[in-house]
Amino acid sequence: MAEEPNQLTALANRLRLHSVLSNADVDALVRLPWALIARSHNSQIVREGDATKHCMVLLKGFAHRFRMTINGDRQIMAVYVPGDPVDFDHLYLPTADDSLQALRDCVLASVSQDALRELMIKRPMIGEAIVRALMVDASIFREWTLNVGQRDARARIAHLLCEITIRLEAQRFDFANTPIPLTQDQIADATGLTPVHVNRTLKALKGDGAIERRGGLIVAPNLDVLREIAGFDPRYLHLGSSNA
Amino acid sequence: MAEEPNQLTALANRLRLHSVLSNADVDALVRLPWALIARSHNSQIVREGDATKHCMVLLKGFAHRFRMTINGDRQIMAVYVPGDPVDFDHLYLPTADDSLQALRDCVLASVSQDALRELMIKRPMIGEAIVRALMVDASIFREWTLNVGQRDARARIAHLLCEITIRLEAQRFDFANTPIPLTQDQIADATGLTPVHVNRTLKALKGDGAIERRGGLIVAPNLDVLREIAGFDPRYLHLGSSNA
DNA sequence: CGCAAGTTTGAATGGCCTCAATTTATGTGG
DNA sequence: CCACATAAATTGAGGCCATTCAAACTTGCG
Repeated sequence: MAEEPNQLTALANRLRLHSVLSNADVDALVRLPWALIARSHNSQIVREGDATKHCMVLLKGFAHRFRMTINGDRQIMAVYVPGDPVDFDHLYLPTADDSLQALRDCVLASVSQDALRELMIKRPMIGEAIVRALMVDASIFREWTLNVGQRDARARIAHLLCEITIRLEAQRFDFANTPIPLTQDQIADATGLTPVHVNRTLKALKGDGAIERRGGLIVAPNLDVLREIAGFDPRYLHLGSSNA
Repeated sequence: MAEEPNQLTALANRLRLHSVLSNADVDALVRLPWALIARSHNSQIVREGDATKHCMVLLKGFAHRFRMTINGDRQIMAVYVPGDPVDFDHLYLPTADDSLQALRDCVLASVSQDALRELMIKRPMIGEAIVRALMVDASIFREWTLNVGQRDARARIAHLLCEITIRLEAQRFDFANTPIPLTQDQIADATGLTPVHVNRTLKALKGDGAIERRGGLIVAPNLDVLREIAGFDPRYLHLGSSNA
């Protein structure tokens, strides 16, 4: 690999968090035709109801997935970090049931579904790795339901921050210095709380030494405190072993 | 089909809610070796942490999927009705991250994962149908997060009842006369409310004519009222068209 | 008939929300 | 580099939805 590292390497590494891929598989994956897409802060990536012909991999920046009630209340369903496939479920559901939006300026790789499906057939291990990644996502969705349904504001916010930090760490980000890419409004919409209460709870968490503020952003350098407050059990992330 | 209808026909019909399967596909599917499993009211079907070698299809009765916090609070993640594949995600995640329990006396068909994987390779349309069903499940998980996070108790309970009723209807149950298979405690754990408040909210819903009580059980014969209260938008169920 | 499970009701408390206003970043153009 | 506009964060006061605690009632069943 003396040449310029391919952008899709990020996806390969992400898949390898949960699956074993041969070097040949990875080579085939990164040779897929892809297009770079830039999206600025807050712009839409996918809109609910869209018929999608492409799948996106987040390369830089952060994005989130959300859905709204008839009353206009927004629930954030997922926060994506670089390397994450953000809408590969559209391989199976041609109509988007959620919207995707950039949390920060983003760069994404867009891959045609046809090319992807062809590769998944030709290289079944890649197909399985992609579906496995989607199953891990589903486990995370369920944990969010538990989080919002059963934990109080303190533990709920701590759990969210904990998850994001651990996922960043898993993808080799320096979590102690990577700020959480969420505003307090967004934390509110991800946890089912109001921004006002999020603000007060964050203040309390800072008082406990669970988080710090650097230039208006939240960082979580001492994960252990946060873990304790959240009652965090990482099993749902399935990070322990490949093929689980 | 003059012979005794195979039990796995229920699974085939369920898959056909979202996917197009040829008769040859269905024939191959129902010829899978399977074993009948009976589980009585409240007994465990799968325990979190289990390494699973089989997948289950619910044939009769009702079951639910749940997870617990460290404090022992339970969140119900899904309610399953006859025909539903209840743990096919274990095809991709060898360790169960949730527990499954019978809501009522249940009959399930157990299929070995090896046999299932073999069939999915031999008949790709079946493989795709199974993964598509899992993706619809994931969409439902996300809707539950929205439900618990954004709706008040009234709409939240109405939404839960609405979903179960519509899913029963989709699988040709007589929803107007099929009682909701949940106790008030279970509704509480599915919605993130307390049993006491569920009881009071149900009383209010009955007052609105949204639900009725027959022999201690809840039935929802007039779905429209429930839909209105829930702000129910069925798109997330992907029932409109096959292959979506 | 008596236990067990589930339902129902009351009273009091509290966690989180609502409304409203102020302060602090962030960014832009002159 | 400052003035201004905009987005985000912060703080206060009051109120309500849902909770907690406790007890009584109903129903199904061995």
